[in-house]
Amino acid sequence: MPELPEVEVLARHLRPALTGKTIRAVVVRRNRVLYPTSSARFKKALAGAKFLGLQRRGKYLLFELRRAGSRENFFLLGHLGMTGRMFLAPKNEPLPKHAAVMLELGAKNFIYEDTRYFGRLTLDVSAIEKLGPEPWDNNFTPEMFHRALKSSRQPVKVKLLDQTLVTGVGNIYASEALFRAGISPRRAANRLTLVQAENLLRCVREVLQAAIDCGSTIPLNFSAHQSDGLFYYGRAVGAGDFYTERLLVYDRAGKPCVQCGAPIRRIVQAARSTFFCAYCQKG
DNA sequence: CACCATGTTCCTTG
DNA sequence: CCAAGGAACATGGT
Repeated sequence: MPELPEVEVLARHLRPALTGKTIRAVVVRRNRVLYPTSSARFKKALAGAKFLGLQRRGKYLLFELRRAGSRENFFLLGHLGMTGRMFLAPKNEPLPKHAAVMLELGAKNFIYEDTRYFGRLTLDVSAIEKLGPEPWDNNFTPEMFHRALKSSRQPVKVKLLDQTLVTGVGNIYASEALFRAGISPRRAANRLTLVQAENLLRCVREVLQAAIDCGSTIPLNFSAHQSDGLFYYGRAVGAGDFYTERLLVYDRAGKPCVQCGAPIRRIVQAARSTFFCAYCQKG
């Protein structure tokens, strides 16, 4: 479920549920998600540790913990990859098929499950250092954004997926932000004017914020056993998407543009789908 | 069987 | 050293 808004909503969900809880036992079903931490080191660090807090950085989760008797906190880094989920389940509930890690917390278990195992739950937090600014970072100005775009000849859609430019935008919201900004996804990043860069950054912020607001207000099922823990499509669990549709271009190839009625087009850039309206998105 | 899928990293190539 | 392109990772859905 992973772009910045999904991770932010998950963090808000997990934070109060985890804070203060102590890990009684650790079960690792897939070593690969711990990489580069070994299973032995992971278990040794986590068993007996208490959750103190949870922060989001880009699409990553940073769990802060402390071991009993220690005065030094340490961090656990989580990433959902393409198909990861994290949630609490009653202690007697059977583990889902693709459970990668389970932490016993008493009445409930914390479960990280991931069908494709592209995600991470690890003691190695170094990935954070490579990230660019948060979209709403006060020190991140449109001028900085414009300057960073200037250094690349890649299509702007592809550049938006670069987590060192601005962190948190993924394949879905990149298409959505460009549609709202009226900018073609094929435009070279270094050809955007300052005004266009300002506009695009504003649209990135708006699209992400709207998704966070949506995920914060509709009921969500985070559990792997439930039908839907996602909210890309802005629908409450079990409800249709008829009037709650929020994505204006993503996965809408051939359907009419909400602004001009022309069919939405799908193209492939850097081996990923891009959706856009060729009439509304030019400069 | 074919192709598609919310992400990141590693390996080439220029 | 850097930018850019593509494969790899692994599983499931249509």
